[in-house]
Amino acid sequence: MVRTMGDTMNIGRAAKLSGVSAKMIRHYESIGLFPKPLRTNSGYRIYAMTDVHTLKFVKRARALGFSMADIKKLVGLWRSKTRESAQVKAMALSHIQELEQKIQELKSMSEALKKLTCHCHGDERPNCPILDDLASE
Amino acid sequence: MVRTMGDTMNIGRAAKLSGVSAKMIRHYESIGLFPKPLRTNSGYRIYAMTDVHTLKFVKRARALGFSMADIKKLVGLWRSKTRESAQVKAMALSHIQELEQKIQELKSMSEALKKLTCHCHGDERPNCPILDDLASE
DNA sequence: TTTAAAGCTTCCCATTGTGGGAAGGTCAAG
DNA sequence: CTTGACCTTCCCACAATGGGAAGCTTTAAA
Repeated sequence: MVRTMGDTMNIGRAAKLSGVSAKMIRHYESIGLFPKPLRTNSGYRIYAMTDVHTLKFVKRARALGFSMADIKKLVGLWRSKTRESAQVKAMALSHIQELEQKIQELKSMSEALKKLTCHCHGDERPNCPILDDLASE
Repeated sequence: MVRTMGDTMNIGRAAKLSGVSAKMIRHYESIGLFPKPLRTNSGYRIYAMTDVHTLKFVKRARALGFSMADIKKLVGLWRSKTRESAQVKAMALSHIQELEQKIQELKSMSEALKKLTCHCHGDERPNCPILDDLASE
């Protein structure tokens, strides 16, 4: 292996340090979210700690439910010196909206199901208000 | 076209009556959720009103967030004369659990984001607590 | 009757984000 | 030098839906 300067590492180590699987790191690279890293002579990807930081950033953004497309933009803003925090805030607010909407949808489903289940005896007999409702109208 | 008895229809009409797209009807058939229908001599699928009812059933179950796998079981239970309503109720309760869990996850995301956004000025300056948080640690 | 539009068929591809696995090259330790 | 762990690329899968192409059938109008 080619000796590289400083604290560089291969994909497995970067994965361990960042908490992002090697599979995903390659995927992020393939969709252009992550820059193509240098390679050793034998073709192994080489990463530095800055890459690990970026991967952690991505991971955190994922944990907040941001889409890949949004994360691509966020990484760009993060790196940008001339960014305006208003842009980031706008993305965050818009994402909160999406989350709230999704929550409402799921709540509606849950509420509807709760109503149905409390009317269902849930015994050995075939009669079932849940199925009746699904089949109704 | 072969004259078929009674009120039979082709896939387009079944789609319109059930509210399930023709694309999806074929898909449901391909994954075994829906029985393979009879065909005309020229290969067109033939449906009856009972199929439309089943499709509506599926559509309603989807609207409640049930997975295809669950719906397959629900349709089976619906058709079964010997079903026990307890089985249906158990599926419903389990699904409610999943929904509630998902809701909690989304709520956590939303709450976390709300906290971050209210600390972000959102102006023309680059300083941004949201990005800082994503990059932290 | 002929023709054009609308509808049907199958097959393939894309989405989102993640994982599994195969086939084959590389590196490190015994 | 072998073995095992690691890397590479490439393909497939999930769930549910939609888009579209190529080609055949039915229907409605001219």
